[in-house]
Amino acid sequence: MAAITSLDGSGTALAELKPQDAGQVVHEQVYNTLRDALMSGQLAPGRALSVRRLAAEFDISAMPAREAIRRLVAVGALEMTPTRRVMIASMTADKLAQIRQARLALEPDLGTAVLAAIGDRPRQLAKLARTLESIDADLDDAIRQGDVRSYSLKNSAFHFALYRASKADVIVSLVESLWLQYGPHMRQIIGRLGTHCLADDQHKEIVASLEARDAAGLCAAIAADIRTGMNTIAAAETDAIPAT
Amino acid sequence: MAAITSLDGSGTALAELKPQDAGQVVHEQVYNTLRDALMSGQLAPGRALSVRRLAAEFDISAMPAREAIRRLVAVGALEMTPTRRVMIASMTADKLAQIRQARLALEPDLGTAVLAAIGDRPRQLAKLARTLESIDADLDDAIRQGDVRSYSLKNSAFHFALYRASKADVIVSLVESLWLQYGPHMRQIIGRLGTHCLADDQHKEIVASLEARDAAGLCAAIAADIRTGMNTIAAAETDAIPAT
DNA sequence: CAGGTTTAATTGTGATCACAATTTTAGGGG
DNA sequence: CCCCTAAAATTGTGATCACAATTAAACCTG
Repeated sequence: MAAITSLDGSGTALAELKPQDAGQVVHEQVYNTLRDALMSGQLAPGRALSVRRLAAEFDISAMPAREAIRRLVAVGALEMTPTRRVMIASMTADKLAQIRQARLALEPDLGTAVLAAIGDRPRQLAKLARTLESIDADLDDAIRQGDVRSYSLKNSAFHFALYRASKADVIVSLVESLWLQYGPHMRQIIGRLGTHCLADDQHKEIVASLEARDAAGLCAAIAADIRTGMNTIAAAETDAIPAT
Repeated sequence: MAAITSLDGSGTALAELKPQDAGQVVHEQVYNTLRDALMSGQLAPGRALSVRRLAAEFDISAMPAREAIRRLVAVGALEMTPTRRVMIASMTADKLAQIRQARLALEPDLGTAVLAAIGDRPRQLAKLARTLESIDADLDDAIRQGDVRSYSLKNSAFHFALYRASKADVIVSLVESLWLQYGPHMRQIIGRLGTHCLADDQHKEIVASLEARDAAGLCAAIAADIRTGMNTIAAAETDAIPAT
């Protein structure tokens, strides 16, 4: 299966997007590829997607493209116009406020769930902490180099590596839906403000609280990370965005 | 389009399920019909769904059935086995705890959002209160008559009439996903315990707090309603359920 | 009558086609 | 140069078919 080449407005890159095809059917590969692209902001808000164009991009038939699009619409990652045209959802201040509220309601508690799921297993906790530190190091590199795409990928990787350790799949799925909804918009904002505006995250505090088994501290650190990040995004005016 | 006739184990009723076909395409009608059936517990956990059987039930081709099923899987209402067979998700204690936690994290705040959305419009508030009272009256009737299906329908109608008044679509969608996930299980529990076990809901307090514009009281009432309802469901042992 | 093996039916997935509707592009008139 | 109309291209939806894999049934053997 090929990859996305010209779905983004700039026509640049994105071709190196390679799905992990292990035992997955075609429509799942398409879904995962698009999900990652949305999560990392590779697709700009307002951009239209069509079944046939997507199928041509991936060099597949229309069926798998249809199923992938349908799934992404169902989780709110893509928007459907009244005339059933599908596009990357554009952001509104109200929607962003809802996403912020829902994230604050769900994600901090996942920290508590992680500590509960790990329980009294120092090895497992240490391994998770090292994984997070490794991702965070890459993330800092991305910030230094101004690599917006790498930043987005590593930031979501950091949070979901933590969240998935909670084994709370139902809640993690809800959170993933939220991230997919604001991913494209976040990318646009960072693209304008630069990655340095997001340099002061709370990831170090998150890892420290995790290692100390400090549930309250972990919740607070996650909440603070959400607040600083979402505030940065919300503060940026939502104007002057070329619709392409 | 026909309706579901034999998807439930008993082979009874369910035929009167009539979708509101206004300007909707076929796969949307199928989706809405299945969604309502799941929300009201017409489909038992563990029951298998197949594209062709569903298509035959509705007297349509496989395509709309596929799309509806795909959508429901995406929102967690249906479960996909490793071999890609689709079935009504069965409940576990852990999943129920997650749903309870997520509901408590999201739904009470919607009460605050409703009051904020209505603002200073007494007419609109009074109209909503009357709508809720009307639904709640039907709900009490259903409880008295032991009509489990009507109870489920009216209970969800009550909550979502309230929630949708908040205009917080993003969050309401998350909540809908949660309800769809425990709907079938709730129905089973009530079917065994009887509707009277759910007679002490907090709906009267919800309406009263709404009319008094008491945001804190509204949040508390919603949270209490969730707690009592979910506790009743969680308290019932999850055993001795005929798989078919 | 029980257990395992083979056969038959069912199923998910992907491909392709037709059709009506929408969108985009041309074209023409002011 | 702009706006409105008409033609062409694109699009979502639904239907149908083929194929491999899984599931259910039948069967036989002991």
